[in-house]
Amino acid sequence: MPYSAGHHAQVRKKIIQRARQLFNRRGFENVSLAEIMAGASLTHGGFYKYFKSKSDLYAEVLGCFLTDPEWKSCWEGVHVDLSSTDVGPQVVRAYLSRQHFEDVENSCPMVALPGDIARCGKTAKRAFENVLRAMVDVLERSLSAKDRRGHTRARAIAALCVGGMVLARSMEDRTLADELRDACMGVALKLGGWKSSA
Amino acid sequence: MPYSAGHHAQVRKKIIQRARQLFNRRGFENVSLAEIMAGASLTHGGFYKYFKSKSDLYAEVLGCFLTDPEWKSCWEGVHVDLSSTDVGPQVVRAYLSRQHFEDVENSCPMVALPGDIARCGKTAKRAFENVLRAMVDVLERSLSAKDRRGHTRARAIAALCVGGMVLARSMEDRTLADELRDACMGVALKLGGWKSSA
DNA sequence: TGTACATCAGTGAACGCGCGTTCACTGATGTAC
DNA sequence: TGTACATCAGTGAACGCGCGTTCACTGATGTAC
Repeated sequence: MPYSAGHHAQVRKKIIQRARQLFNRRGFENVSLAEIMAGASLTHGGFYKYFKSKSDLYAEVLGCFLTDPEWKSCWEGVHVDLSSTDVGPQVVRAYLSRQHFEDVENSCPMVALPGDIARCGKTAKRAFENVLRAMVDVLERSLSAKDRRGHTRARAIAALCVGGMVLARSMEDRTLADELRDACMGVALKLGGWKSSA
Repeated sequence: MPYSAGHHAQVRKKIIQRARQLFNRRGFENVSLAEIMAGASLTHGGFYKYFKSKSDLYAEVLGCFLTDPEWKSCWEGVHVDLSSTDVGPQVVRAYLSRQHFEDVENSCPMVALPGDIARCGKTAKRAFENVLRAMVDVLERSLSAKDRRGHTRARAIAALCVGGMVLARSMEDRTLADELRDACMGVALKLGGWKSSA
């Protein structure tokens, strides 16, 4: 049994990590296996020792976002303390932060790859459903209104985060992009009751 | 001067129209020139009589959305009367409608192709800035508060529309997708002061 | 009205490139003795 | 400790396909006379 037990898993993880960055930045089609493998210091031929196909890798990249606890690195720069009592406003601020705006490679794929996801198979979509449900849950727990209205609000706040970032990323004018993020952040915090003035 | 004067322009428009549908549905890379030209009952070779390159066509497709008055056909199914006094709620309802959700081909590209746009050149981004500014203006004009707060709110409402649709399209569970649209619509209308209860 | 002609829209074969995938092979690693 | 070996990670040439782009050619159309 040559090569240590964890070697395969370790390299596999490295490939996924690099793939996620590249996919986030350029989408599925514009990234070659050679580039991905180079990120793990390997050549393209070895790819099939780890994955069945490129699509297979893609599904895995999408699926493991946020669901795998190991993958909190995605949110690394985005200091959210999930044990804190006011996670809600923290999530909103982090999601709509300048950092998340700029760090495309480690971005939430809902912002970086929504087109790809919508066109994707069931597996990827279901993974995203789970991610979204988790995000909405976290938001809802921080709301004062615990009724049906809270549920609706939490969903709207999530949409505000995603929509604000999607729009900001699509603008050429940087100032407008910043103002958009600010506007969405303000309204989202207000909606959550985490900020007094609009 | 064989072929009538309008012939070239007419065919060109037909190509753009078909391209927009296909790009919306499958993104840039997954659509071939042959398919696009087939939509205009032509073969692939003739393409270069109309456009310099595939990217060129793409830029044109993105750029002409909503800005060209001819292109209101994009919103055809989405009856919005721009002369009406309460355009705001109409836009919100139309944008987050089941119809817009289902009609991917004639969808707003901000929802169908946000990744592509973010990765695109200045031209496309600037075109989108204009579209967004127009949308925000329309929304703002329908708001009661005409101050700075109105500006912020109008932007948030736009983000709520886009974000709600992006999320809905990424869900596998149809019921959840519908509830998301509903939630965003409700909150957006409330934000605009176009609906009394949340 | 009819005929010759010039123009240019449209055709489809051919080219070239990139890239996903395959495969025979190399060589590094840990094990057995 | 050292040597032979089995395993399998990794290599890189080769294949095949799709597709963007080019190009020489066809043929439909309107004009001139």
